[in-house]
Amino acid sequence: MARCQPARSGAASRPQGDQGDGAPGGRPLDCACPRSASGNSDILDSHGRGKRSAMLDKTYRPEEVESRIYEAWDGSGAFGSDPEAAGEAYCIVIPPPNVTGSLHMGHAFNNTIQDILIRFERKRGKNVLWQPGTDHAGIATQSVVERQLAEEGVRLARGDLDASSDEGLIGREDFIERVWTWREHSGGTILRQLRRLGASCDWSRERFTMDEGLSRAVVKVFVDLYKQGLIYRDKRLVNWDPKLHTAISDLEVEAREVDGHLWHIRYPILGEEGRFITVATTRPETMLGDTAVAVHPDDSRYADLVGKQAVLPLIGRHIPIVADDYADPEQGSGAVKITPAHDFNDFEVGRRHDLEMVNILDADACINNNAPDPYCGLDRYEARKQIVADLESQGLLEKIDSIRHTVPYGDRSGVPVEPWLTDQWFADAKTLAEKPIEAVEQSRVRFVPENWSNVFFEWMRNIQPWCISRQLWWGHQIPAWFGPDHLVFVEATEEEALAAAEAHYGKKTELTRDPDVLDTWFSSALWPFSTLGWPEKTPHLARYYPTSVLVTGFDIIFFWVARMMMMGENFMGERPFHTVYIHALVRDEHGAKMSKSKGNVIDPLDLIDEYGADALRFTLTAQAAQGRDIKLSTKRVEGYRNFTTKLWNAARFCEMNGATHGADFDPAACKETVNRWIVSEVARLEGRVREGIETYRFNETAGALYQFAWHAFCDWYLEFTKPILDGDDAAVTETRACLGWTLDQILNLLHPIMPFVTEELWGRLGGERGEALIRAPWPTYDPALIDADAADEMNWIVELIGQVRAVRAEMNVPAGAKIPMIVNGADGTGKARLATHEGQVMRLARLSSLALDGGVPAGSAQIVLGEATVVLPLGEVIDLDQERKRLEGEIAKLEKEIGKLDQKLANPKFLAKAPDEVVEIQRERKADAQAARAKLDDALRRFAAA
RNA sequence: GGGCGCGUAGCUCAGCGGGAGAGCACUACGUUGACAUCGUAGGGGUCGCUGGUUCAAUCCCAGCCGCGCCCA
Repeated sequence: MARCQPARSGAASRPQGDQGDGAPGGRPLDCACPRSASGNSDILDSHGRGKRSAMLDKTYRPEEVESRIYEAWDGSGAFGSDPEAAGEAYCIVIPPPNVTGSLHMGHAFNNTIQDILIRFERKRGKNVLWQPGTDHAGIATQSVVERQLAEEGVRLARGDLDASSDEGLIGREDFIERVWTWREHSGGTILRQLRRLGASCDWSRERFTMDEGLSRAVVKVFVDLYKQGLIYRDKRLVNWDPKLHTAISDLEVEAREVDGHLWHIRYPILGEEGRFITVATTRPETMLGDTAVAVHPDDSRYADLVGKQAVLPLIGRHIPIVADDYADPEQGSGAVKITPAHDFNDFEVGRRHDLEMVNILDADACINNNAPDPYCGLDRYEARKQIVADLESQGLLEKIDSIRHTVPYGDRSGVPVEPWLTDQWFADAKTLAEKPIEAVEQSRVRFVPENWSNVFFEWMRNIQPWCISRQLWWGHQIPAWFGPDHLVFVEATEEEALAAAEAHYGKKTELTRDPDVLDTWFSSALWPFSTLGWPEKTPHLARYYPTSVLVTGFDIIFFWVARMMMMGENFMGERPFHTVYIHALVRDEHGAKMSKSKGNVIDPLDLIDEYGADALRFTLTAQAAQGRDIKLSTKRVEGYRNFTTKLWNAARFCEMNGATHGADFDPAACKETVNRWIVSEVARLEGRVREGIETYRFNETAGALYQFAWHAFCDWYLEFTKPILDGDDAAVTETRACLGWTLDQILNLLHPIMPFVTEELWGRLGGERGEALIRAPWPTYDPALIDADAADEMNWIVELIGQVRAVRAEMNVPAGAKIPMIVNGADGTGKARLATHEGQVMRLARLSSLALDGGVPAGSAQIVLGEATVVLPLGEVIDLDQERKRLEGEIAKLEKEIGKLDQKLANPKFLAKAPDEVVEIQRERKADAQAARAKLDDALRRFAAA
């Protein structure tokens, strides 16, 4: 007896329920926080500098860090879930990859997004579960193992073959045994590869669709749906894959455009010598199964033929000529041959006219013995040639047109599929779709981006019965048993089926189990609750269902998302998730789909080896804009690798200056403007990062972090701290603490995207803190920390330094040369700012001196900055002509702007209709521009006078 | 045929009713005690085309052209 639930244990199938949980809770992540020998203050000199030149290396080497950190996380239970713990539940079920699969760029992207969400929510204090696992991929897995067996010269004893009679054959039970063995050794590679990416799944809960528990869920759903009348057995045309020898669903059929022919064939009219009706077909071989010719009821050409009979060439069968709307008078001759057993449209015509169905193909798509001898046994394409030749020789072939048309191919086998009449199991998708449609209409399930709901509706509202049986051995065998009269008994177990049979027949009756298995997607459809333990009432199920977000690509909205919604709504009485985030495809740098045949596949593991997992993750995240595919280039990955190095070196600077993790730092108590400014910027950053993740605009999150870490923090703040840290006043202590604090904030905010480098730095610079970054609470900031005055002040300083640098470059002042600077006309605020930040300005603008109100020496370049004029006496160095041109250029630019603003402000309609603040902004701009131009005019005059 | 989306700097892409942005590439300069996987400065765009709405359009609307994907 074949079994439905392989009674496996150990590696092959995990125990169900909650005993598989890791040890959630609070073991500190000791191995990720190696006590840096240099982390203590006793080896810092009086300036707070480390005595050792470098405690961190000059570059970050991911290969030395990633696996160690990952094991530490996993080992400390950081990935574990605990339904008993506090916090709002947040759950993502992984889209289960095929057990045969290996990690490709699409997986890398998909799982990076999920990991970002999970790490973010975990840090935010939610009670998180990321549920991992694989699906058994019926056809793909069976093919893999079949191929292996073929190499050993072993074939499956399917169809008429009997395993007991031939040594080269293997029976069902032995085969399934082989598949499990294969899975234990080679299956699930992809889950191991996900670890390299940093995926923080709760691995203790790994599930497989063929697990005992999940199989129990499958049986229960099948039996229940059968008893509700939502699953039924029917003889219908299905898509038959003649290579794989199984029915497949509509979704597994791929329409390909191919070059073909349209053969015009004359069918003689019975009893009217010399009269013909011409039909056109792309598949002449199917004429062997023709049982009618159809014409349009309004087609006057054929009106008199309706009701008469045609004589089917080569066969001699008399077939009726019927009137049916399906015949399109505009197409070909307007008459079509009808083959109800081999064409979906003809099937419907056949039903309407009660036509005979003649099946002329066997399971291999060879002509069967319903056809006359010369064709019997021929392959469908051989038969086509023969039939065309025979028609030609009989003068019945009118003409052949070359056309391009679509042909259905099996997406797994790559061969054309045949509509074939068989008994199969179907699910009533139309009924099952009702609640999911409603759920999306009422926004109980939300697609992001929203427009995917249209795709969902379109498909769900036009859905066809779902063929769920597959003629395979690997999968969930259908729990249906047949009596001697072919009556079916659908029960959870054989015992129950036998009991039902006994009740029905009035005596013990032998039953035969249906050999077919279920479509893999049938079990995947249960994934959001079967993995949580259903049909058992487990704590995980109670705590984490419905799950939160589903992250997936658009290509499986139909296959999987829609079907999970059907099963979730119908069995749990609730949506399986509230949000479906649909992400784009990862393409090569030219926008082509990655494919083995094109040779443009980029292996994410290669990128991780070369640049580190963080760089890959950041690249994918930075490009994860909604609604646009990712074009991936290694250049881009390299750029973000550089970003990790930059961050690493910033941390190195902090370390060298003793600016690491000060537990008692209060950002609200900062006195120094630079510090208040960076604290403001951190608070602003957190808002942008959080909002980006919350609204699934991951690219914005990545952009905000990149901009802050590299530009605000490294380019400016770090540079600003240098003169302070060189000093020995009270500002040093505050600045050192603030610097360390800011780095900590970056590590926290960046952690979801770049978990490895941030965790490593957190540990290396962490001093006494015992908590791993993965668990450290997401930082929140008092909005009062945002200090607009500090921002104004620092922006002014940045502007001043930038302007001086630009003029230096333009005047070709050697980069190393220090020059004097005089600031004329600064107001009280400006003077105060210059006094406060003198060290910073001197250093970053490379000045030899900074004086106030010192006139304009000959040979000076001049810069207008607000009310002040900055004078750079360059003496001999200056190119007078160039400086004059520069000033004139500046003035011209301002003239143009003033002109534009004048025009706007002179327009009464603008003044009347535009919002006041907009008008005000234009006025201010004009005033600023005019003031600046006046100063530049002065400068130019002085210059001319000099 | 129906639907969805995309045309913005050399490339890859953000932005989206009130002064055109980023990364990479490019040019010039640079041994600045965190970082050359770096720094500083710079060049580069009638925001696909044509109309319309509006005080104001890269952004909204319509049409067109080009490209992609899904469904039939």
